[in-house]
Amino acid sequence: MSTPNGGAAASDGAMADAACEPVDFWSAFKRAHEVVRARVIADTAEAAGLSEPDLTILANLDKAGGSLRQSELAASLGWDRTRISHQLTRMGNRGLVIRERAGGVTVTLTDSGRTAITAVHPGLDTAVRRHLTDKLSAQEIETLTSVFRRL
Amino acid sequence: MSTPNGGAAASDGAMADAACEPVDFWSAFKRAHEVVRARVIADTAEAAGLSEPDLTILANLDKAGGSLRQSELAASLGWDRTRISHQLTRMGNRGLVIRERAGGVTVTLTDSGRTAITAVHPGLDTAVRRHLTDKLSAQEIETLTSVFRRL
DNA sequence: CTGTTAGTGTTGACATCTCAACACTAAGAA
DNA sequence: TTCTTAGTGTTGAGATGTCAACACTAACAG
Repeated sequence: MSTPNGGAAASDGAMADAACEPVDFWSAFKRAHEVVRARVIADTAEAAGLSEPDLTILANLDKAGGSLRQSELAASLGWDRTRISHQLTRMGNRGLVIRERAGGVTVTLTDSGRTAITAVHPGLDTAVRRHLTDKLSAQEIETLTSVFRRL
Repeated sequence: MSTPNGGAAASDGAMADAACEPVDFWSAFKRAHEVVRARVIADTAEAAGLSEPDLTILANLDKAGGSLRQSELAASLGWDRTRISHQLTRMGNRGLVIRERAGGVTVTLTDSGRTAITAVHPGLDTAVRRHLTDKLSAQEIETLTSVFRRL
C-alpha cells in the first residue's frame, strides 16, 4: 500500500485542497460519473434484465410515443448510425422493437418492449434521486446545471 | 455526516430552471462527461496513436515510477481483474508493457511505453485545462470538487 | 433518361468490457 | 504432510462501441 499521492508534505503553497491539478479534477469527474452510473443501472436496467443501451433506447422511444425514425433516434442520443443499427439489431432479435421500411426506417416498441420500459420507468426516477440529486443541495444543482450547459 | 443539506432538497417545487426532472439533470451530467471525454482523448491519446485505456494505464504506471503490481494497478483505477488482464495482454502484444511473475505479477513500462507516455503527458494537462477547468470559475471548481467527493 | 450527390442503413472486422469458470500461489488448519 | 481458504491472474464467450466499406433511396442537374 503505497498511495504515493504526493502527500501533503511537499507541494501545497497556496491551494491545500484535493484537486490542485486539473488532471486530478478530471479524474474525480470521471469517478463520480462512473459511480453514479453503476448504481443507477444496478437499480433499474439490471434489475429488469435490460442493459444500459437497451434502457436508453426504450426510454427514448417511449417518450416519443413509441415510434421514431432511426435517424431521429440517433440524433436525439448523439449516437452514431452504426451504433444504433447494431443495437437495434440485437434488440430486434430479443423482441423489444420492430423496424419497418418507410422511406427511412421506423423503429417501434413491441408489446414486450413497452411492458419492459413501463415497468422500469418509475424506478429510474427514484434511482436518480437516491444516488444523485438527493445528495446535492438546490444551490449545487443550480451550479452544476449551469456548468453542464456550458460544456 | 458532513452533508447537512439543511432541508435544501425540499425546495424542488420552486425550480423553474431547465433541469426540473432529476432524470434530465442526470442526462446533462452524462452529456457533459461524454463531451469533455471525447475532446480530451482526441487531443491526447488519439493524437499519439493510443486508445483511452492505453493512456490510462501508461499514465498510472508512469506516476508510480514505471512499475506496479497488477492488483495495485487494478485497485488504483477501480478496474476489474479481468479488464486489466485483457488490456495488458493487448498492450503487451504492442510492446508498451512487460509482465513478470514475482509472487503476483509486476507490470513495467517498456522503453516504447515510456516514450509514448512522456510524449503525451504535457498535452494531457493542457487538454484538460482547455476543455474543462478553463471554462469554470474557481468557485465552481470548488463546488464541483466537493460534490464529486461526496458521490 | 443518365449521372451525381447527399442522406440513410447495413455489414464485417476489430477493440473493448463484463461475466463465469478455471488455474496457481500463499497461509494456515487438520 | 494434506486439506482448506483467500488472493490473484488467465481464458473464452458474449455484449457493446468504433471504423471503413458498401448498398439503397431521393433529389437534382445534364
